[in-house]
Amino acid sequence: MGETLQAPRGTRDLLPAETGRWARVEAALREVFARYGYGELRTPLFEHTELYVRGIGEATDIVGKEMYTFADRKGRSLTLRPEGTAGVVRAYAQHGLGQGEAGEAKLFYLGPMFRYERPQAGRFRQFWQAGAEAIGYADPMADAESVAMLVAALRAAGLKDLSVDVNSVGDAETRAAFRARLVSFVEGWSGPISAESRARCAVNPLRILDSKDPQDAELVAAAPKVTNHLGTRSSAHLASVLRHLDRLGVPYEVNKALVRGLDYYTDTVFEVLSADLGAQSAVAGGGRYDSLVGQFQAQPRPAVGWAIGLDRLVGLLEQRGLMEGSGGARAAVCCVGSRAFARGLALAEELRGLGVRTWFDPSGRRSLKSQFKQADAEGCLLALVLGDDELDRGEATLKDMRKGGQAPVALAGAAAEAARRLAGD
RNA sequence: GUGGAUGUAGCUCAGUUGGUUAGAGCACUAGAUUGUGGAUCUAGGGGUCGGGGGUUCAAAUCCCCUCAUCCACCCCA
Repeated sequence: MGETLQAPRGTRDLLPAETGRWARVEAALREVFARYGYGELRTPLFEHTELYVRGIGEATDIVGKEMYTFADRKGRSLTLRPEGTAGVVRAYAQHGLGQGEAGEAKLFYLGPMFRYERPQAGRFRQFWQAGAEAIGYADPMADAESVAMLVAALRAAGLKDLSVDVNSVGDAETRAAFRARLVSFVEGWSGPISAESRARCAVNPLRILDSKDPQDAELVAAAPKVTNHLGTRSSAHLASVLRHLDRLGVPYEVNKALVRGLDYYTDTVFEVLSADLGAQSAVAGGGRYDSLVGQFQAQPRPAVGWAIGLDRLVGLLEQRGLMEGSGGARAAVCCVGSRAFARGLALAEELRGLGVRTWFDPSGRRSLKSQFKQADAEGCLLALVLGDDELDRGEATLKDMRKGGQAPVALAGAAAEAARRLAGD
């Protein structure tokens, strides 16, 4: 404490007790991505600032006040990635990843993102996301498949009860028209309105719709909803997505108040929420973004994707007791005396060579009693005991940590015998 | 960026209106059991009381500043 250095604000160390759980969640997600035919893309942790300004939108909070932006030694403006989609789209365009006429590609990523926000429950400055992007797919089936994969991924990770909130924010034209309609409605509004919402009216009016300020409750209730003003194409698209979701048995609810904070979304948007997460209730979110790819290459491509907040997902699983602890060592080598410790080190190594998770105390200082205590805490099923007596007879004592019995075994074959016994269980 | 709460041992926390060597439980080490764990008992190690400044004969305790954590606003995964 005191003078000892701490991790920077909003960052955290994931300790050995938790990393095992994270690894299992990540493995489950990777398995689902593979099942749906998505390939992993690893993009840089930082990109040219311009990528995010153009891609996410200048008016968004992320770009406006949450980015870690810095100049490198040559004065270029770089930014730690605040989200994954923009980088994926950039890499897609740069490497011509699209297949065939439609430029199809299914890509996933998993890694840390960075946003300069005030830390809070479920909110960190460095946080982890796993995301999937299907580029080159315009059909509503792609939206449905993407949502189905999200549900499969969350279930594979261990989340049991979940439902997806779905909505449509319309295509570019509907959005522009609706934006104008909403702005004029708000300008003509004579009831109560929060200062924030008044300010948002000029920069990002859609966000007024999901204001949580009680002052805005009346306004939000009375305001027009995008969903009710969709163009023919957009409403047909939404209806088709919902039909496919019904057929797939994906649990969802239409939420007309759902509006996402990134500018690039068009038509379908969706979120998975959990009341158990406190104020930061979104576990995952995503949607369609048909006009983003065209900003980075001549050929525009439709796309759908989402991202899961891993910190929140893991937190939820831990909270609900849905995660098992990771397995510790299975065998221990316990020694008495310096000669025995030296031989024990080699014996432990031999066991590890046979693939056995082995606990050994290389300090050589602890009492036998303490060594057994540790071995027990590690969950060892058996222990090999070495002392001067055993060494002189060319033996080791093989002890069953569960039943308590023990018997001598030839030192030369002790590791193999222990491995055989463990495999037999 | 705004508001509220909180910082005492590795962890969870006591510490009465300021009073002398700052405590408990868990964990750790050792002993009881001269080489045998998961129970018990005993002993021990471990703290510049987040940091800095101030008030006072005296500060973990009161005041100011600062850093950090938690919660909410905001934002989003």
